[in-house]
Amino acid sequence: MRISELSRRSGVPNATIKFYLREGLVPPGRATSATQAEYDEGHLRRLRLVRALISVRGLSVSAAKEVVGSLGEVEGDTYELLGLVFGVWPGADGNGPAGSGGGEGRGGGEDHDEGEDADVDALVAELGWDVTEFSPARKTVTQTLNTLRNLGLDCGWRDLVPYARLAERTATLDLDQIEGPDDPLEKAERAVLLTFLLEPALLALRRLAQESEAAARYRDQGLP
Amino acid sequence: MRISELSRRSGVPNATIKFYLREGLVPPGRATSATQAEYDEGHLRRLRLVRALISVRGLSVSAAKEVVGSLGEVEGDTYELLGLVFGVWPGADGNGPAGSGGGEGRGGGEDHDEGEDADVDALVAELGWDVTEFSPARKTVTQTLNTLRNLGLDCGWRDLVPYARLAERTATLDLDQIEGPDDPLEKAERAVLLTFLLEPALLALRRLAQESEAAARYRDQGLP
DNA sequence: CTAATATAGATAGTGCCACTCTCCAACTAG
DNA sequence: CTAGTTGGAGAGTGGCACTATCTATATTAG
Repeated sequence: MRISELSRRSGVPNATIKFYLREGLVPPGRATSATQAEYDEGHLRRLRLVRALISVRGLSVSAAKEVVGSLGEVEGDTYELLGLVFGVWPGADGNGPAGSGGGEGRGGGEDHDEGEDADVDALVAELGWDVTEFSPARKTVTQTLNTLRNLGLDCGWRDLVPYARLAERTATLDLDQIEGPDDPLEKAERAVLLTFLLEPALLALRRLAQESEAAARYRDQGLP
Repeated sequence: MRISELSRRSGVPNATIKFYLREGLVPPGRATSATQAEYDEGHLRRLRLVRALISVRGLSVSAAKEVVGSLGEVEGDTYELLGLVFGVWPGADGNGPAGSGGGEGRGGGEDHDEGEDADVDALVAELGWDVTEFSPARKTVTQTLNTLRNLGLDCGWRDLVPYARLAERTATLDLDQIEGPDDPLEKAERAVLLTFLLEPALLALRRLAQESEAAARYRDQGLP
């Protein structure tokens, strides 16, 4: 098919597809001549995935590129492959390096954001998790802990342990979901879908559950 | 204190504080004359919160305004108050209305994004949750489900039930954390902190857990 | 064959957003 | 008195995600 059909079937404007092609989010079509190229179902599929990552999950174009890029380099075994997928870390959003949340306390401490993962190390050790030292998710946890303390809550890594146990079970569900296909490529794509696209839904479920739990605890209870 | 001290102690540039004041993210100081105003610890606290919501959580300025705005209108009982906080829904990111993820299938279905929460209704009923019909989180779940189906996964609301059960327990932890303070205002602020700032960390924990679980299942296993 | 339409690829432009800069008329510290 | 700060307002900046235009072909309807 040509670009217009791709556009019609995906709902993505013609010009935007060209933009994604230029940015490398979608691989180029098979050129049939100087000004003609042929696209297939794979392109359509990729286009839909990119669209979902950007508009549903809210990834930036460059983050989405990294994510789908990891899909293109499937070479090793399943473990390596999933490591590649899970290792990609376009933050909780499109954020780059945001420092450590700014603001030294009244004492005037220094800002150092290198190393300093002592909290996460302890947490990981306590949980018995098997994660590399380079997972980008580490610094997200560190930063959150720092920020919360910065805002006056006295919380440490121990407070995260119960949350981490639940995350563990969530991850088990995730991995169960990708057991299905034998094809490593399909496994990888499914991992991307579940990891990234489920994120907004998981947060939404937490909100609904909070609402429900708050109703159970505090409704018809008057002022505390 | 005056604006420069606010800036020094928060690490937020002078001009940015002025911008936040203009946008209403931080309340105006107590004016002592035509060109002088006085700020207090409350302003500093608010400024740090706003900064965290924007740079750690990745909220847009307008979303952050909504969130902190809800803190200013504490009037009713604890239930109402938490409803106000939890009800604020600046999506999974700074996204506005992103349609239903674009793209009709090959059949050429129509896009309707009104109502259509049948899936979520069933899910909520199954879970026995007590949530209003107007929670913005509802359409996030609906949209995710639609998007996943659109991408070729055959998944329904039933697949979310186990995730929802875990969300339920996460919410229980959350509500436990805000039991502490008796002051409704402090409860509300804590709810904001836990709800929004913990989100990146929860997702990061899930990633780490995925990595660890993948290692346990697939490492040293060769090609599938 | 011609004419109308479509296409790939490149370049430039648009709109939004989160700041950031520049001014100016008051202040205020030394 | 003078130098430096402040609050306030408006304009300017840079990044990002597209979007529009242009050109040299290609295809296709007649």
